[in-house]
Amino acid sequence: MGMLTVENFFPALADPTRLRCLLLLASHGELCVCELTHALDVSQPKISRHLAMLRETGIVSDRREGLWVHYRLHPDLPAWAREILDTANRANAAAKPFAQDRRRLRGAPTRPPARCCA
Amino acid sequence: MGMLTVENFFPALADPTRLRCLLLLASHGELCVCELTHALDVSQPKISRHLAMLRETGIVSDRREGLWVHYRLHPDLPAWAREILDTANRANAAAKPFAQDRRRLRGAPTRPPARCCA
DNA sequence: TTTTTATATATGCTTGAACATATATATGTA
DNA sequence: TACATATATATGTTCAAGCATATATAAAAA
Repeated sequence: MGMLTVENFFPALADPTRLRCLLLLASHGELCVCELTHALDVSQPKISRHLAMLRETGIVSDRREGLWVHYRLHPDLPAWAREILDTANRANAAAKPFAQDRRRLRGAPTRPPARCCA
Repeated sequence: MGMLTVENFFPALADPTRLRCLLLLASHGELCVCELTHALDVSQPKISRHLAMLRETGIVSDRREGLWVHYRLHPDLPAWAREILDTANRANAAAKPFAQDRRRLRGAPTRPPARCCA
């Protein structure tokens, strides 16, 4: 996969499910699929499919830990992409779906044992 | 039209033609349809279509001056949206289609007589 | 003045492709 | 086995492109 450009990046943000995942990942560092599924309250295949797209675009990276797969923003994500996600987070943290997502994430039941390096 | 949210904004940036238009408008202030058509080297209906979408989303506003219609970023565009466009511009100013667009814009033949209040 | 003619932009309409979703199933790990 | 996640297939819907045409303004001709 080549370098990430705005022409690959913005289409990835155009889907509501992907955007909600990314804003959570931008503010929470690392989350597993089950947490995202619970936070967004959507089906597991739906989450998994969108995460696969984000992985193939180079926006997120995954890490397996036993049964769980943890996703985070890709460590090599360009600074401008991170800035855009942070700007979006600041702008819409209180808005309709995103505040709910964070609240549901807080109460996610299936979170694996806390890791030191979140 | 209601308030602009990230869920309306990012889909508007997902199309290459719209993104190229917006990045030019963000850096040049105001441009007419014929200038955008020439700068991007695409058909006039295609440009007009996408500008209409951007207008209906509240991202740009238009101003008629004789035969020409001038577009610019909407004066009430939220600060975060402007930041994102500026970030995208800084990140990709030198990249493939955008640098060409600015170069072609410089040589646009049909620009109406210079206005004082661009 | 009215009547053309040209120019700039917008908009129906149709086609085809891309995309998101749901269901079912597969993979991988314990 | 049971659990977490991934993927295949099918389906429905959105969306962009192209073409033709419509609107709007201006200039030219009568």
